[in-house]
Amino acid sequence: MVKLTTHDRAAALAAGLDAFWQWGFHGTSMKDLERATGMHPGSIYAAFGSKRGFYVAALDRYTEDVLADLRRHASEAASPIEGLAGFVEAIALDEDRSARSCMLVKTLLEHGEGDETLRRSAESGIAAIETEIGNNLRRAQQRGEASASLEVEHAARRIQLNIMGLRSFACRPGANESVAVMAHDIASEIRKLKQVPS
Amino acid sequence: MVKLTTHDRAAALAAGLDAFWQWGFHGTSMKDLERATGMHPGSIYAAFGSKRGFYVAALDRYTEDVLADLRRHASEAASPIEGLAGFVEAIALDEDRSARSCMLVKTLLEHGEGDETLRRSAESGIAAIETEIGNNLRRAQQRGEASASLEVEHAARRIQLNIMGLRSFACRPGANESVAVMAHDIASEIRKLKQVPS
DNA sequence: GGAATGCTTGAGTGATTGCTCAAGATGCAA
DNA sequence: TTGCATCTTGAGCAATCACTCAAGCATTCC
Repeated sequence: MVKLTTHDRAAALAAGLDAFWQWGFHGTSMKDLERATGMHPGSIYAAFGSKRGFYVAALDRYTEDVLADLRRHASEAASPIEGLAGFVEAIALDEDRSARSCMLVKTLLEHGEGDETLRRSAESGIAAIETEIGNNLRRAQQRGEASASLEVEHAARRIQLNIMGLRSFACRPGANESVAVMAHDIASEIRKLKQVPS
Repeated sequence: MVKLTTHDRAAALAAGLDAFWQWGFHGTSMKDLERATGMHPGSIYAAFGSKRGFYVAALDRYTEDVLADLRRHASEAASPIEGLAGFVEAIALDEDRSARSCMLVKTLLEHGEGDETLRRSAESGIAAIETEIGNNLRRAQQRGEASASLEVEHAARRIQLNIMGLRSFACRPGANESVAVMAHDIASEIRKLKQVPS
């Protein structure tokens, strides 16, 4: 690992992530990555060790982006549950990314069997997001927004499953309109958690 | 295209599907396919034209398998909606396939941008399954099992999104227990369609 | 200015990719 | 058995793969 001086590491990661996101791990060649980052092979290997190392670094960056997005929605919304609902609704609005799957799911599916390193990397990202969703639900319980009897982990998993499905669904060619409808559906299901059972 | 005499075409497709399912399109080499099918490169090309042609044929076979499974559940269950619910619950029970994603979603995500042929092939399979789910819901309406005011296409899309999410979720390492819980959740949501609103 | 240090460069590595096709094996009709 | 047509075989094709490393370059010290 070498500190990038001439080439900005963050920009390289963003460009690499974009390439991997489009074509997948095996579908993206080093040539593609050179074109995408403007770096030469030697520099890429100096900075990231290997193609796989580059992928893992890009995937970690993706996870951090998603977590930051989630936290931003939580802090800007009127309440924790509104934050979650808004996060889901925003998926359909982001034009750049709405037609793209979740990068973590993409990784998990591409390496169904086989590459243990990449699978573990994806799984830890998914777990981190699930934890963050759970944190929001617990905060909702503390505020009295959600029922104290809500099974937080179960509900968080269910929300994540919906998001996974939504983002996969969004990859279907020409699905734009119905993605918005589905996103709204899922968001209103999340809002139902507000109602405290007697 | 050549009729396979010595090598059984159906067996070759099953073996090829299995290989592609494990390693994806780009991750599976012709060498892998030779090993998996026991065929020599010339025979594979005589039968399927190209690696991509092989993949498309295997994917079509997969779609037909899923549709047949769906119809079998529908015909064996007590009612159309029970058929759908049973189909979802069975996903968690099938030990061979429960840890594998939906092959159609896998295709869609691997070729997010780029290979138009494969994307279209996946999309048509997904559309066929969605139609079949819709047919079941319409049959439920005819029997009076579901409300006549149910928006069939919308509900079918929602169910498919849940299935996509469930099968992706199932790829997470060590998710077996919670997959069963999630499957049960989704099935009981489907059963709620039985209640006819006043 | 000269030496030392460390980043950048890209031609080149052997291995592997998807794919071809001439030669051999096989089955069938006469 | 012979002749013909078809199918099977696998060595080998050019292209591309992930990756390396010696040489060139810029910067920084004295």
